[in-house]
Amino acid sequence: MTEQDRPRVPRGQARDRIVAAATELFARLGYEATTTRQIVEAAQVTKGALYHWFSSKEELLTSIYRELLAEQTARLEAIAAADGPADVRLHRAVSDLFTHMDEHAEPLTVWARSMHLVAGEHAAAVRAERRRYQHLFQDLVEEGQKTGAFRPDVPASVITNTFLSSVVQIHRWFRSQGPLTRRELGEQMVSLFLDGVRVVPAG
Amino acid sequence: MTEQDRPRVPRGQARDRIVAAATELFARLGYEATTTRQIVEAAQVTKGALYHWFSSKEELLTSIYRELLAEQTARLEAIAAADGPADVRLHRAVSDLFTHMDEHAEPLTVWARSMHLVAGEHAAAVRAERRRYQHLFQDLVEEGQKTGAFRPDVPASVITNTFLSSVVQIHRWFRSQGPLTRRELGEQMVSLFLDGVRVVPAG
DNA sequence: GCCAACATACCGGGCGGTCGGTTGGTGACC
DNA sequence: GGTCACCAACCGACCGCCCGGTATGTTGGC
Repeated sequence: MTEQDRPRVPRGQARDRIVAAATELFARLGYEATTTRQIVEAAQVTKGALYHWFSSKEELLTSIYRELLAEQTARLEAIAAADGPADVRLHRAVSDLFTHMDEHAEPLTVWARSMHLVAGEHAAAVRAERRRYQHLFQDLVEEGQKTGAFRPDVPASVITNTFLSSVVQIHRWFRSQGPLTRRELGEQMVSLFLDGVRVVPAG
Repeated sequence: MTEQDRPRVPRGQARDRIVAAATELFARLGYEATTTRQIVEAAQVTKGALYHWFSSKEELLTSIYRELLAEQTARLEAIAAADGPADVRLHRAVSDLFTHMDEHAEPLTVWARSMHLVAGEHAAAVRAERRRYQHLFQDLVEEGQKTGAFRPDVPASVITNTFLSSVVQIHRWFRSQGPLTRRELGEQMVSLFLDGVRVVPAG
């Protein structure tokens, strides 16, 4: 009827709004429990816009992963390629990871909760990127083992997986309203990771 | 036609078969991606049996959790209440946890993947039990901190959550066909947890 | 005027859940 | 020790809803 029957979203914003809304909903409700209708409603667009930019709901999920992973991998790559001893670079990488998490808590939650649902052709690409990230991290650990900074009796893969697992799960218990900031928590977890909880190491 | 048109499942086995089939399917495909039809087909019963024993698909999921949690909590309770220094009991508790995981890898996978989907009235009960388990563990850590066995500069809640997170995530990367047994992995993770990865602790 | 960039109405399928019916073990009773 | 009523335990056809996805129309900037 009138020119502002409803406040329309300006052209060119639809894709970003869809990704933002989907990220928030996936993080809060989980991928499977979120419907495409909820997404377009939250983004204040229509299904036409969603399926104009994404070929399926799964591709929308995948694109959230890839964006996050690409950024994380690039950061880790830069730090790993820098100069200095391996343990220092590892410490720097972990600190940076927590900084990054501070800014991208939601997509990380999506990742942690729904990663295993990506299947088919999408899965291969995502898993490849994920392995690339994991290997960058693991290489740093191995380098630290070779130079004598880290203990050699536990495989680097076990060390890497153990640490990254505890990081990925932070969203399940950490509340930003709590006494700690995510950055402070990061420092404590790095310290735990490096030195453990025991005061006097067993001789 | 004949008396064995199809091999019927004997009476009284239906509930167990449903739980077993649901556990396997939930662990492999995820809760949301598993349909009630797949469950009853795998269990070789019908939907009548499923909804005779469970009021909903969600209650079936919840019952898997509660069974697992109840057993784990009972084990931890027994170990925590025993004699001996806190750090020894903690070590014992963790070793026992890995032994238990060895026997119940599937329901633990279900737990790790689909815990966040439990909502409504079911959620309260499950979360309460989960908190009870967590507190038992955390109390051991705090006791160790008071007796001087564990470092006091990191909150016991952070220590507990960090460690339990890495344990819960094991199913994502550990393959029982690999070089390590789950028991051996457990020992390595306990060692990492206690002493960290650094060879020479910072002065 | 033409093609992205959307909007809107619509669809087939499969999902969780239901409901009236059947079966078989169990115990009370003679 | 036969039989018979009874009620869990279980069967299976069925339902309505809502989901992901589509087909066609509309708009606006270059």
